[in-house]
Amino acid sequence: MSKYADIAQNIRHEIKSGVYAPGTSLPDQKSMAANFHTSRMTLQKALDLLKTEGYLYSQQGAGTFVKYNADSLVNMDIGVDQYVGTTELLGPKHKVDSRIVSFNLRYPTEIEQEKLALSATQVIYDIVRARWVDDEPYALEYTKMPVELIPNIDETVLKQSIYQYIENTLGLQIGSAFRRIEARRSTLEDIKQLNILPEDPVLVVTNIVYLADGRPFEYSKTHQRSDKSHFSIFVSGRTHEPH
Amino acid sequence: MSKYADIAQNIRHEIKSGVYAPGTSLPDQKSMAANFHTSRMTLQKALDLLKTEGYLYSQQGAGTFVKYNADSLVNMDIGVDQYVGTTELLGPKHKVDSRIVSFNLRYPTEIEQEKLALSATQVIYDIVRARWVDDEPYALEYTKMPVELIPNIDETVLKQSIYQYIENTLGLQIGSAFRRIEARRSTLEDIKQLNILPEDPVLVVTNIVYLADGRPFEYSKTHQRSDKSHFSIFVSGRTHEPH
DNA sequence: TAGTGGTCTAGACCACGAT
DNA sequence: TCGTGGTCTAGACCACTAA
Repeated sequence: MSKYADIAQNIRHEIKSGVYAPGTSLPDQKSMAANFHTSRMTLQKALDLLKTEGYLYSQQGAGTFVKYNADSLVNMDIGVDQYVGTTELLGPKHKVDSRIVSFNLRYPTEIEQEKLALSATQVIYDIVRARWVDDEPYALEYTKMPVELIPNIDETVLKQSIYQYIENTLGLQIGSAFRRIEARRSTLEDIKQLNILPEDPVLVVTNIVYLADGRPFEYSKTHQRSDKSHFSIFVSGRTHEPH
Repeated sequence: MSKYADIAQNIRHEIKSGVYAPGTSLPDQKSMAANFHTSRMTLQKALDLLKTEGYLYSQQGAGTFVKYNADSLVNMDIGVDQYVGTTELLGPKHKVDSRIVSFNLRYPTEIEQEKLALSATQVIYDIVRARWVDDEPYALEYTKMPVELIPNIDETVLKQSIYQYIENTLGLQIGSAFRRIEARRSTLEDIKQLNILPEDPVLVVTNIVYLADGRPFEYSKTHQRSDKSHFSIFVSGRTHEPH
């Protein structure tokens, strides 16, 4: 743990435990740095962290303040790690399993070539899985991945988590993700697999997921039951007051 | 413009114009700092910016690399400023107007008290507006705001942008926002106001928007036509390889 | 072992807000 | 004018990767 992360942890704790109440200002950087036995530069890096996390904001010339909604952040289950697969998102409290609807190898369509940065003859997996949570259908996943980048996928892997296979077995690092979320009427396949009524809509999430070095490895569409799923995001604004 | 932002701008341009191709590594920090006539610390701050923006990633001991998807970032219209109101999001190319469906003052319900951090007797605005874009209905907005924080709202303001009124007239700074996105069957009011069919779903977006100091000032639900709207987000992963 | 990025320091100067 | 936070510097040391 680096020193500034340590200091940030400390201040975070002080905010949560009420030492610094929302809306009040922190001591000035110079004396805080002295308290933590560090330079002002290091302290500032710690404060920067807390600003991007949404706990603090500062105003040049006036001071550094605790945001009024700092304590409500504690109750939010959102992080940068939102890209993790369904398995990890739901946690160990629930029983999650995947039923493979179909699993094929084929050449990519033009759209798939574009999204996955492939040529016309680089083979992809075309996977359709129904995700069940606590013995109820939850989502229908249409996943496309390049074979070259993610080799040796078989039914055993599909029944577990593909993400864990990529990180642990292949040793690749998952990076950022691009997502598009929309509401759609359910298709016949949705009605059948998700056990819903024709008038129930689905939440369609289109994902393009990249490795840490930026190579795309997954292009997927997930049809989620609208009564069982939603998306939450926290959009953090500017950390400084604009001048 | 601070020096490190300047340098970042420079590097960003070099990536976009192909000087540094995706997947290749940048020169080492020491020589880059020399090229830009600056210290390594300042250069590092510039690189940090580009990392959080998703252009670069670095690996301790190995180098700093351009992400493979760096160039596709150029085509994405997503920024931190996603919280801005509908008016600003659509830009000046489109004709946007609001039709006031109802406008009342009342005491908040328990949920509204919680979301807006109010007591039971602090009056709120209860505003229902239909948003039209290019003479077609686009969304139905149910907005609640505390009168105390955002005073003097009248029909003139409602016809324009509430956000512009808050930032320009009241001089308050808008900060972060919390959003929940889900798919729902359309209500009778949706069908009437949005001119859709009963089987068309709507995308329901629940917003809690905070000022820069963290005080919540808006709790709203927006019912958007599913054929005209979607949500895009870019989830950036770790900027360093984990050790 | 050489070279890379990550962290930390002590001090300087600037921009801004409050007074 | 004073005190605040923001930026910048030059140099030190550490952690890690690759050879």
